[in-house]
Amino acid sequence: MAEDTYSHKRVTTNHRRCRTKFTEEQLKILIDTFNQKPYPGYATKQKLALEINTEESRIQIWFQNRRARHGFQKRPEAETLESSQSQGQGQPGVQFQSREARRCRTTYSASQLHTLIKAFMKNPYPGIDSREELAKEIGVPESRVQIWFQNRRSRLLLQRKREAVASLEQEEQGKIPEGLQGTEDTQNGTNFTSDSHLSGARMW
DNA sequence: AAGCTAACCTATTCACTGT
DNA sequence: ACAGTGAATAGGTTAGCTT
Repeated sequence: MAEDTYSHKRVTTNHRRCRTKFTEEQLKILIDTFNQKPYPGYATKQKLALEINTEESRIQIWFQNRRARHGFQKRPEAETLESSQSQGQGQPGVQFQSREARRCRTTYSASQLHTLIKAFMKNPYPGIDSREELAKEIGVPESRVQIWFQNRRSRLLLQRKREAVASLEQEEQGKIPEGLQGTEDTQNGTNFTSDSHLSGARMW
């Protein structure tokens, strides 16, 4: 199903980053922390990163995967949402309400943005090498570059969807009702690259 | 080959910043 | 206030290792 949800990636992506192999000890610490708080804030992640000597971004990914796979909070499902601060006995309940602070928002300068956008037009799915290079060039962590590309792609996709809907509505309005208008493909692009990888840099 | 899981994706939402 | 956008999240896919 959905055979090629990711088809484009294949073509444009360089390579993924090498798979991280956590040691038993690292895992123990990670799991321990996870059991205490499945949604750690930036400070906690930083601290963890330092403690087990890995990048904060790897920790973020690890928590994401862990939450997805281990439905965390498998305990009493009583406190799904806002239970008060009840710091349960024995097993600390998961703290859902007071979110810890997130990472500070990065503000990109015009020239940094220029560099990112240029790179995006060339390849919206940069591999680890390209991202690292870009990161170095503009002086931000690689993880920020990755997030920037994710957000950029999402918003571009969203914009295209809206445009598609808008033009469809317009068409309907200007067309004869119940027209026999063939519904031939419209070749809209729900995804970048319907095999022409953003070749021409249109918007942006 | 199958299972596990890091890496990565889209879609959506939260939340900060500048207007 | 609102738009723009970085950060976080859920949920899904891809692919490297281990068994």
